[in-house]
Amino acid sequence: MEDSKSNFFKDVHEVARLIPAGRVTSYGAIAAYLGVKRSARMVGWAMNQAHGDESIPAHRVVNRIGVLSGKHNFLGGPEVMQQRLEAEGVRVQKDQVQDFDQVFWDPMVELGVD
DNA sequence: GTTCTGACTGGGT
DNA sequence: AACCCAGCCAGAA
Repeated sequence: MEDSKSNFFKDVHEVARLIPAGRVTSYGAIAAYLGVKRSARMVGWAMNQAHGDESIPAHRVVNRIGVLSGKHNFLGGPEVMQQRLEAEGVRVQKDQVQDFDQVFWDPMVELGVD
């Protein structure tokens, strides 16, 4: 009755932290897991609020085609996102995650759809 | 207060 | 295959 909205952002941050190193997920996947599949944009906005919080691996969140859509939003520069991904073993080329299907981490599956 | 944009996505043209 | 449009919601001008 009060923080139903803030709860959404909090859930996004929580799921983001659950992303294992060397894996990536999409905004839509997180949104769908939270039951707000249409609000994928809000997931991105939630990450924007997460700026400065190193507990939230925002660099592991990309769009549905594996493109580092939010790299420009990172502190320090857009290359930081790719650098971090490569440091975890994720191959990135031209702002796109290589073998996206392999490194894709779906909360619906990994955490359980139930 | 209205309008536009945006770290998205799916569907239509 | 490329481009356009509608839906979602929050913040900035």
